[in-house]
Parts: sequence; structure tokens; C-alpha cells
Amino acid sequence: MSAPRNPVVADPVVVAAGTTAADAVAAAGLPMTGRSAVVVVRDPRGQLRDLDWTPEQETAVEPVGIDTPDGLAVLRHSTAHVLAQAVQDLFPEAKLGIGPPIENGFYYDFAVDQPFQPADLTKLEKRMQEIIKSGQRFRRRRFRDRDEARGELAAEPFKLELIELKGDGLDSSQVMEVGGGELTSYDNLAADTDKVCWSDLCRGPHLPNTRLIGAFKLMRSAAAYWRGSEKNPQLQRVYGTAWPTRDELKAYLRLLEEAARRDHRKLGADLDLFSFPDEVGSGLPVFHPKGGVLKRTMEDYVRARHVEEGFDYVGTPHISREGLFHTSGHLPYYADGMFPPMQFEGADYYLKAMNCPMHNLIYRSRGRSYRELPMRLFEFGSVYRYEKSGVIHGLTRVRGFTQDDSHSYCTKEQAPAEIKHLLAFVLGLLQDFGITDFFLELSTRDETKPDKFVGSAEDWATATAVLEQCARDTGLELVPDPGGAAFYGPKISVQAKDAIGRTWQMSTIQYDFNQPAGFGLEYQAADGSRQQPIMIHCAKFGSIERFIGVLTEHYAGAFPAWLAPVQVVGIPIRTEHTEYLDGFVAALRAAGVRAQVDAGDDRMQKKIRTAQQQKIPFMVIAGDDDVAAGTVSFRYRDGSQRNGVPAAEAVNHVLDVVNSRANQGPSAAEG
RNA sequence: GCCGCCUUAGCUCAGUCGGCUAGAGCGACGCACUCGUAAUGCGUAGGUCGACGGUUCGAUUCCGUCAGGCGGCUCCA
Repeated sequence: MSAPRNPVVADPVVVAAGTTAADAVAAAGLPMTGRSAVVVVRDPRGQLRDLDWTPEQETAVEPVGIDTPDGLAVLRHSTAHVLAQAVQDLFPEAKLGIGPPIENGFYYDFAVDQPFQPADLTKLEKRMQEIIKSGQRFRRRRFRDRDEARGELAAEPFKLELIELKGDGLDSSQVMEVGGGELTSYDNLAADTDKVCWSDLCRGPHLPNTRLIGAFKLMRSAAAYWRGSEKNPQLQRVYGTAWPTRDELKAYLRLLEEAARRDHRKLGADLDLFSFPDEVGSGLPVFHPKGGVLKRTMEDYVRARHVEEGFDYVGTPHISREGLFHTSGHLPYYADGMFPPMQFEGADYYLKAMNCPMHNLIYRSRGRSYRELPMRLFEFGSVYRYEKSGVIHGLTRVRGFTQDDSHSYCTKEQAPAEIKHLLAFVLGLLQDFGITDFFLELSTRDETKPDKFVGSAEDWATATAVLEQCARDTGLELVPDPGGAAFYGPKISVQAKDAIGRTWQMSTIQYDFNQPAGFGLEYQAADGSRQQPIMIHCAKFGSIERFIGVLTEHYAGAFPAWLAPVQVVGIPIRTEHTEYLDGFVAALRAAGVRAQVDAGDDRMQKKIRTAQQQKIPFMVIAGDDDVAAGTVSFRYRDGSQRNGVPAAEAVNHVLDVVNSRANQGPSAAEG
């Protein structure tokens, strides 16, 4: 589980009236340079202040180090300013957009005549290095009023727009330019002459000096819509990362390399799991035999667990006439996400983007009694969504995928218990696959766009409240996601963190009162009246394809033994030992283990290397000694060995590990 | 969908400032070797240089369109 962020609160220091925060920090003997330098302070109202902030009366403030989350954000924000200064030095025509800190770094948007080239980034880095070394100071300056700001920023059309928009629906976590009750600018002053080198509309705060930027790197440039809307012009965004020290930058770059090494798109090809043939089309994966083992093993396990949890497995077609999707609300509200229709026999048929309409028809196929509820229908439904070409990404964003989708039909009163049941079920299922670190997100409708969501505000409020309560009851961290709901109802999603800390949206649980109404679903209550059920949509992994991608990255391709496409490879020391291993492997296969003998004419060292690269959990080696003694020798994926294990014991050992569905190992270090 | 970059053998990549038979390593295949825990040696095959148009005496190379990929934006399971 994610630990809630609980920043260490430093002992406060007292800033005397009319003196700077820096004076107090220095007097307290706190570091002003180096990897733990204090770079800003937090005032009693919680607001971060520059070190040259001078309160009018004595104030106790909390020193904030550059190595804290807030301090890192200040460092990165200041680095963004240095980037912008460098850009305007080298490209004087560039107009400034916004430049906030982000996780691990920062970006700054610019309007330029020509998009930046990789060589431009190198030049910009060089110029930034010069600025940083020159030791410019950041100085806050308050504008008297908007007119003064407008006058000074006359040549910066985007900044002018921000001035006019100030405080008017801007996301303050992103737009650092304006905020609080005043309009301010930050001047960069040359170290020796105090000459103003560059200024930027900004609410701050900033580092006292560019020298505190220990290490940075420009990562890439890309286009981004001004203020995040595709109706607006695109600016050129430059991304960078910044750290207090070179070592931290290096560690971060190593993490990125590790992520690249785990990339499921690369591992999928290396391990022969799946591919994306151009001939089929973008975003449409095909699973090779080894990927097929993964997919089937996961599906078999998930199906069995569903049956244990009271779900009924059903099956529905991939296409339907359009009327069904009108009833469900998909064509009115979700048409952009669906492939265009096929026309034949005078009707339009659509590929399904969701399974719910089909399940509703199963529910409605006969009268239902309250005694049947909750009724839980589950299937691996193949759904197709028209994703814009630019968003397709490996297995995590595709156009055709398999949803492990269920719909629980229940009474309003049963809903909370059913949601809790589903939450516990999905969290358990994720843990069974070794995903143990997650938090929840509550996606609600966007109040400003009621036309994008079906149903009344009251119903939405009820549904949201039920979901929120169930989510809170888990004790997991709950993050709000305003506007993220599906058109038919709010949802809880489970965000899972993988082995290197990246988060993925996995399970979703959605409370839907709209489709039961649209389909006229009913059940007969105990008092004989006809009532409308509510339905709860639940995808456990979200998409089997995405989950395979996430698991591949989580395990870096070294899947747990129970999931590994090939679980055991037999490696004879010499060709004449092949027959012995054939017998051993046959015993394993008879017990359902995916085992094979490498009978090629490579040397055994080469076969070990090959099996190692294929990340096979068990290598079983046999030579003269083993044949004579009726034993085999294990080499595990981690390089550890267990030699001379009697054959029968060895079979049981493999079976134990596989059947335990352990997500660690195997290794000689265990059992 | 938008912006930028990219596409040469199954994979990773050289190369052609427009010019005869486009190279390497790994992989595949063949032969020899029969070896105790991460690469034995030798040889063979494999490419209409993403597709289609245009410019040119001549295009894998230059230009355009399309497809696919990568990085972002927007969007999302």
C-alpha cells in the first residue's frame, strides 16, 4: 500500500521583523548551499516564500530544503526559468507559454517559428549551463496593477492572456505564472552587476540563486496545446529534469534505462510473446504461442476465481445492430470511441466497445426475482474502440482488447455490499498476480458538462456517495478525479504501482443507474411490486492485454513459474544425456508442467545462456553423474544451483513451486 | 486527430554528399566438435533499402502522399 505523503517538518526558525528569511535561516546555522540547502521557507499560512522575503512583523517559518518534495519543485521551477531565458537568448522570437515543475522535472512551452530539433536542445543545455554557472539571483517584483503588467508583457501574448484569466478557473498546480492576491514577476539578476538579465511573469517562489541547480538535463521536445485544449494552437514544449546533485540525476537516468529495459514492447518481441503486424492494423495485437500461454493461464485463473465468487460465465457477440447501442447510450454519448458501422441487410452493425448492453439483454431475457439478486454476469468480452492514432501504445493502449468484464445486477440496498465485495475481489486478484502496491481513484462527472453524462444530478450524487464510502472503507489512499467518469456513472479505479513505481489504471468499478432505466430492467420484489435494479460494472484487470503488458514490465519478463510460458528447460551436458532428460521432462509434462528439452547441437553453456535470456524459471541439467545417480541438477533463473536432486523429488519440487502460484523465485535460496 | 522525429536481412545497426554485384553482429540452416552451470569453430541462405506517386539519363538516397513506429499533447481499459 502507498504510504501517505507525510513530509518531515523541520524545526521552525523565527524571522525578525524587517529582516529576510535568509538571515534567520543563516542564523539558525542551516545549510544554504549543497545537497540539503534551505531554498525557501513556509510561512504560518502554509505559503512558500523566497529566502529574501521580509515580513513586516516577527514570523516563525519552516525552512524547506532542496531535497524535500517542495524544495525539489522549487528547484525544477527555477530550472524551467533558466530554460526559458536560454530559449529567448538563442531564439529571440520565442514567445513564452507556461513552465511548471512536474514529477521528476519541469517543462516550458514556447511559441517558435520552427519546432526545436535535438541539436537545439544541446545548444540550449549549453546556454543554461552558462546561466547557472554565472550565479544569477532570482528577485521577486510586484506589479502595481494589471496595467503595469500588461505594459511590460506587451510582447508576450500568452502571458497577457494569463493576466486576463488570473484567478479565473486556472489550474493553480500547473499555472505557476499567476496566483495569490497579486501579480508578480521574477527578475534574474547578474551576480556582480545586479543587471536584470531576464524576467518572467511568475508567482514563485524560486531558488535564491541559479548555482543551487546541481544537475539538469533537457529530455525531449514535443508539441502541446496551449492551455491543454486541442482547439488552441500548439506550442513547443521542452521537457527537462533537475536535481540537487549530479548523482541524483544519474540515478534518475538509470531508472529510465531500467524502465526501457523492461519495456513490454521490447520484451514482447525478445520473448516471442506477441506482435503488432502492420497488416492487421495499428493497435491490434496478435499473441504468439508463448504469449498465448500467458493469456490463457491468466484467463483460466481469473475465470475460476469468478466462479468461486458467485459469477456466472456468459458469452456475447462482437457486433450488434445499432439500436442496442442507442438504448445503452453508447451511440449518443460514446460514438467517437466506436468504429464506424458496417452496413448490410439494410441495417447498421457496430463492433461493441463495451459488453454491458449485451449483458443487459441476458438479464432481460426473462422475468427476474429479487431472490436472484445480486445476479453477476461475467465474460472475457472482446471489445473494439476507435482510439485516435496518436494514442496507441503497445499493449497498454490498443484498439481491440479483452475485457474481464462483469455486471452485478442488484437492488439499491445491496449496492454497497456488492461494491465492497467487488473491491475486495479485485484487490485480492491483483495480489495473486504479485501486484501489491495500489491506490484508488474516484472519477466523478464534470459538473460543467452535464450534456456529456446521462442522468440527473441527484442520481449522480447518490452513486458517487456510495462509491466514495466503499472506497474509504478499504483504508487505501483515495485520489479524486473530477470529470473522469463514464457517461453512465461514476467509477472507482484501482491504480497499481509496478516494480519500479510507475502507476497503471487497472480495475474499474462503476455504479450505473442509467442503463437499467434505458433497458427497462426490472425485478419482482418481495412485496410483488416491480422494481428497477442498479448495475455495477467491474473490470478486474481492465484489459487482459494491458495487464499482460504491465506484468511483463513488473517482472521484467521473468514471470513467476506458474505464469511462465516455458517453465522448465532440460539441458543435457552431452547429446547422449538427451534421452534421460526426455524421460524426466515427460514426467513433468504428464503432470501439466510446460517443460521441454533443448536438444540442439549448441554447447551446454550456450543452452544455459539461451534459457537464461528466455528467463526460464527452471533449468534442469543432467550429465553422466546425474544419469548414474538418477538425479538432476537445477539451475534457477537467479543463477543459484541445486545439484544431484533425485528425479522424483525434482518433479515434486517443480510442481510445488508451480502450484503454489508463488510470485517470487524459484531459487536455491528458498525451500 | 495534432506537432516533431523515424522506417535498410527475423532482430540490432553500418552505408549510399543520386551512379555498377547494399555490409556487420546476433538469430536461422548445414557440417565438424560431445563439452558440468551465461556465447566452440567453419560454412550457407536471407534484402524489389515501409508502400505508392513525382523530379531525374538514373532514386534505397531528393520531393509529395499514405501506412506503420517512437516521443509528447488531447483522450483512455
